[in-house]
Amino acid sequence: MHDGATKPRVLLVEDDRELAGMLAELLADEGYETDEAHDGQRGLHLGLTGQYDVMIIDRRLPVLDGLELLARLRAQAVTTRVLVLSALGELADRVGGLDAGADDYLVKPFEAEELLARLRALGRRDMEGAECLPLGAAALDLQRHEVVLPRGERITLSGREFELLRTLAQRPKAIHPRASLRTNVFADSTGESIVDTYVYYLRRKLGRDVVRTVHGLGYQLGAV
Amino acid sequence: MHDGATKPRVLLVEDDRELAGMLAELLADEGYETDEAHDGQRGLHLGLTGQYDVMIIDRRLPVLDGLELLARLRAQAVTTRVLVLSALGELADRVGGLDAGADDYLVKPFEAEELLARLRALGRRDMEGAECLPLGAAALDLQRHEVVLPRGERITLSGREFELLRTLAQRPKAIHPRASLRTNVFADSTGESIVDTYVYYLRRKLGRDVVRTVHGLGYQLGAV
DNA sequence: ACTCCCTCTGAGCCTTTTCTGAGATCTCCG
DNA sequence: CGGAGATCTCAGAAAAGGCTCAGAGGGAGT
Repeated sequence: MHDGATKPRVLLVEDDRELAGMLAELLADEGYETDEAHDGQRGLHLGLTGQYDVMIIDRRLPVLDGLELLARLRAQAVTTRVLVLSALGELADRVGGLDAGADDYLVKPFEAEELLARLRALGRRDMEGAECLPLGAAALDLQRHEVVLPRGERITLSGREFELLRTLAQRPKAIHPRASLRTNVFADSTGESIVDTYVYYLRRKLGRDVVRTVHGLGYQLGAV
Repeated sequence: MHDGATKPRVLLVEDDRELAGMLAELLADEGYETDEAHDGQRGLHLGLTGQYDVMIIDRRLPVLDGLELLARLRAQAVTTRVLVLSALGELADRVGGLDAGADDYLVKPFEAEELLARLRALGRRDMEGAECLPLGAAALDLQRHEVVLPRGERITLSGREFELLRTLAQRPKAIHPRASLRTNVFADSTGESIVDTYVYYLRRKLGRDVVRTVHGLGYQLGAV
């Protein structure tokens, strides 16, 4: 499922191809990766075989009705969160949809912004603790103070090491003068070479290339 | 939290006492056990100290606004699902509420049936797998407060030990700061090292690897 | 009342991190 | 090439953070 490194994946099951296309485009713009299905049977197949962070299912579907699709997914122990879209907005319809296993129910016509907000609310649970800064091929896990190498190996950093590396990674192309690093990361500690020392620690843990020295000017983020 | 043997617990934060009373009655009829708060401050206190399966929070509250209350709860790592009630039904209000950390947003006036259906949808998530939480190769039996080792051997935990381990196991990938564990598990007891002590007890019973220390940040679930 | 277990506190010890400074090494430029 | 200044490397002291444990207090069951 969603692990922070890749885009969150959405399964969109909607028979109105025009609407489906618009939604797919909207979702793509928001950074989701979307798989489309235009009937219930296809939706069931993708839902059972693919890995998704959240599903959007239209209630009215050819071949296999939306609620029937939902019921079959749940019967197969698919616990992915599902948002049901429907033109049927009566109370009984909403209650029926939710009790069929939907996590949210949105009535057409709806505003794009609300759909996105509700998707965020559904997806938040899986995303939490997944924020990362890119670090060349690797990544810096901001929650755990760890560097995640391409193969998945993790190297933990101490507090100061992390602060220094994050500062560099926040503006990867900038050259950071010692003086500003000393001020921002080390609260102007009295020693002159505190920055050098921590650059040395980072290089010892992560390889010589994590930090590039720009002679006379300062340091710059390198590649792991 | 909800463990199947007792009623699901709801925190209701609503300043309109008449509405609050009606809702509490409705919830009681549906088999929920309800705590009421009539202002945000009281809601915050109950939300931080009590154990709830779901919270219903009115958006307009005296002393502490509903969204502010929600933000503070989330800041203290309270992940309980929250349904926000509001007379404000504009698109921007709905989006704002959801992005503030609500799991659902219901506009007043609403039908009781829909509120109940949405509560069921939120509550369903905690019930699922309510018998055991995975713990690496082992499992935590929520009914019996026991850890079940791969071979079937069982180790009984005391109340606090169980609460601590369950809190860690509920979000296995997250890092739990001492402060939030102290608040959520030990009701802010005065001693500084209460969390350390119980981590020590767990490690003594279950092996050093049950809980991983992340220096300077907190603890994380390990593997048994 | 007695026992047993659970809960909590706090003190002492151990580990990791942070910081300093001194010598070795490198880079730039005349 | 050679010197000045910049940078690197590293050991060890100080501080912060974490671990272990003994014992006091309290509640439940006998």
